[in-house]
Amino acid sequence: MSDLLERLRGRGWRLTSQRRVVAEVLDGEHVHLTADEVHARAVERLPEISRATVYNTLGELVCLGEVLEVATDGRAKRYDPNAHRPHQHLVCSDCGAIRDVHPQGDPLAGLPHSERFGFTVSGAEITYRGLCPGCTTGP
Amino acid sequence: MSDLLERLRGRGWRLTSQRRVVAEVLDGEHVHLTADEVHARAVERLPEISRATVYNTLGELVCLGEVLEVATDGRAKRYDPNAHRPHQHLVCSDCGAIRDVHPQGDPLAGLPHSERFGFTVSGAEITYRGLCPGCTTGP
DNA sequence: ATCCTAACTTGGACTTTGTCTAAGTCAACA
DNA sequence: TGTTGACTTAGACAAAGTCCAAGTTAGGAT
Repeated sequence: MSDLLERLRGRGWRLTSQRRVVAEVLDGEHVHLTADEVHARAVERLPEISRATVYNTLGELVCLGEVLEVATDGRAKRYDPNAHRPHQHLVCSDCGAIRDVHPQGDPLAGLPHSERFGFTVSGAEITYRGLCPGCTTGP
Repeated sequence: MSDLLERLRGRGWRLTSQRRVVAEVLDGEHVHLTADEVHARAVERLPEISRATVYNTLGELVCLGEVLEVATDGRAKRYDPNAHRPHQHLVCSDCGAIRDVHPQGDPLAGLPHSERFGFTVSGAEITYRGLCPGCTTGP
């Protein structure tokens, strides 16, 4: 993702240490962190970084399409750095763990015109739910 | 949904005026209300009902499978009284309006075994996104 | 009909998640 | 190496939801 910083500079971004650190944190993690988790990891590298800056930077990355915002429950949003390869999510109903998955076929194919009610449908998000291997055998 | 109250009594619920009012509000609305919207409508019929009771009752209805909790964005959860007929949601990216839709086929069919990572997958929620007729022509 | 009691409700304090603002700082260009 | 507007900061604020101790009540027992 180090070319992420290049792409951002190409779009006129000022390349601050704070933005660099947020990008590094997202790059290093293959799980989907909440904003507070991103902040906690960012603070380890840049102790004075503020929550507001982390929120701002994440919001900007989402607007630019570099990061996906995932809201699988009513809790904190999670940020998914793997925005360039289309994928869906598999969530453990018990512990909340999230995996990226790649289903076959076009998810829009299942929605006939008669079920679109005049909407211009542009995409679909699928959240598969189940129990992860660790939660299958017991509570 | 008046038999909802019967079902609940069959499960040992105390039938209070507050619970009755919350059930009536959900019954009367075919849109998906937030907890605060449910509270606002409940107050019209029972002015002293508290927010805590509305949250409690909605949570209990969700646990019993009588109502679905829908979290389409990072904002407030919405409550869907149409829990007994399986369906998915079509959300307007602009104004947030939600419609129930009924896609064809089994949503789990698109997820091959190799993409399940040992999870016991039990269901899938699909959120179709697009612009509703009112938002298609401009903001 | 009345009593009793566990279950329910209440208001308010509290938590979590996120947004906003005014003042200070600094990256990048000239 | 100056300048300047974009960026960052701390903290106040807001929205959504949870928790708790104290008060109330539905519904079975009497």
